[in-house]
Amino acid sequence: MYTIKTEDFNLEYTLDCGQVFRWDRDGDWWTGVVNGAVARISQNPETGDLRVDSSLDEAFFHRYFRLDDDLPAIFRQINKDEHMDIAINKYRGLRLIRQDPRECLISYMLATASNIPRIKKNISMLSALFGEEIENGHYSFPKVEALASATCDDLCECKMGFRTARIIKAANAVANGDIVLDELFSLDYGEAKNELMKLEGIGEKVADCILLFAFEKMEGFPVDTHVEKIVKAYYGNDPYFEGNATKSKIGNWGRHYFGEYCGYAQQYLFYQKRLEGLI
DNA sequence: TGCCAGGCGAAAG
DNA sequence: CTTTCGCATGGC
Repeated sequence: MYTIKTEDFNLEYTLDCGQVFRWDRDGDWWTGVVNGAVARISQNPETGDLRVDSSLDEAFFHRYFRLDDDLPAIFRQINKDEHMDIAINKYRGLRLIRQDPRECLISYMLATASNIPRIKKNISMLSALFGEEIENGHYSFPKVEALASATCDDLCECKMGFRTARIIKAANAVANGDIVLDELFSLDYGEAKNELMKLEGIGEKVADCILLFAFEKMEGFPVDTHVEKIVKAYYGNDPYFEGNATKSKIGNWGRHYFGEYCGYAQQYLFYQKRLEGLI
């Protein structure tokens, strides 16, 4: 057990906002499986200090929770209007998380046309069946090799529906080197997005999630059904849309309007919509 | 019960 | 180019 000092970090918002699917809260403590290890974390609401019980060290969580991001500087860039001002003040401390690329890829392919409780259940089942048991009842996220050698029948217990075949194909593409994920880090946003979208089951939205959450592409602006509704409600009259705010236009608008850190803006809007609906 | 879900891709207009 | 549908299943 050890302590991590933090500033401008809110554990609850960061783990609850819907970007990660393997953390659960029990009272003051969050328990999750990350990087093949179990971790338990709580936050002192007065000081912001984290208490951490895990074999993973402080450096790992510093990187995982993006404590290197200068949040006030990011806020100054994305705080373009009263909507964002309200969201970032209310949910201040929500940080993006640096996810494992392979886990993020599979998780967001699985998230298409689903909902967060169901996604969490699917991933939990997938890990129990194809991951490794770390502690009693806690399983690591499956390696792509384990998913690549599975069949649709093997995966039927996970109830992933039409997503099952796509995930097996993508796992094969990663496992046999048809796509080399680590190379995406050195590509720019547009190039990396094109590479991801070559995989069946990855369109603009899923690609943006993966790029934002796992590949350091902060200009990812995922436009799902919630963000589409928010932007139409708050910003639909912006002349940029010429009266027709399609999903693809909304993504480009978000990058243009919020700038370099639009991915942070998207996540604050998304979380606010989930908790409060349209205001 | 029926609608919709952190969508995508093929088909049709 | 834009719009419409089917997909497989469960949460609400």
